[in-house]
Amino acid sequence: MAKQPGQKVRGSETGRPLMVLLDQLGQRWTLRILWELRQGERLTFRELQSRCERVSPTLLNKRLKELRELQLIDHDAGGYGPTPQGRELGSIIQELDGWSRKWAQDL
Amino acid sequence: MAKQPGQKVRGSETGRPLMVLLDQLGQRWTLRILWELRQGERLTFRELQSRCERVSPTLLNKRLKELRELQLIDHDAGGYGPTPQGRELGSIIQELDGWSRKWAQDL
DNA sequence: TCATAGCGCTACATATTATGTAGCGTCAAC
DNA sequence: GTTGACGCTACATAATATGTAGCGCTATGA
Repeated sequence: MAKQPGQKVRGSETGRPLMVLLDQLGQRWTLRILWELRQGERLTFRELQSRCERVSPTLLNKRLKELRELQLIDHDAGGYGPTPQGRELGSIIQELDGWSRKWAQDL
Repeated sequence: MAKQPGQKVRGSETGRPLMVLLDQLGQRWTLRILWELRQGERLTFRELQSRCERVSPTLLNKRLKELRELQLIDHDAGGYGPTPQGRELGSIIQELDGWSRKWAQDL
């Protein structure tokens, strides 16, 4: 379902990992899901649904499947949580929080 | 046209800057445009079009307008380029490149 | 002067994605 | 054996993105 590094995506024929990543992050809710799971806390499907206001279960499930295929999150009895790689990516996303506060002040 | 910090977006009633940012970055081509402009190089509309394979001019223009409203890019006779804030954001996006290479190796 | 070429962009029909709501099958507790 | 919460699916509708044609402008050059 999800495009893997090496495969063609929107805007790139080469499958360059960055382009595959940007393609995935540019789809609705992907960034938000990674944000909610960034700390390693495990959340159930319904917990994720309520943290992401107005996400439809259809799409949430689609994104969760994609992120699992990309090995950024995993799923067990405790719910969904990040893989080690997902946590690293989460820490980059974390930087956006600090940046966005400064940005909002300057606007 | 673009949602500003303080305004409601998908998934957040509060207007928290991070949520506004994630909403914008989660729309097609936003991340890619910021990536192409990250170094400060100025690109014309048509140069951007050819770097972003298959982006439609309709949507490219929409995104460029939004990014200008958010003061992440600007436009002059030399073309489009990042604002100082846009460059800072670009440097965070830059980190994704290194991360994505490691990720692709491990997959 | 008046074609030619490149520019930023718009129009619009079509295709792809996302939303909202209802509810199914499973399991565990009461 | 009903109740409630779980993970999820179905499906109609709405919002977004794509692809292609081409417009109005400016600069160059014949």
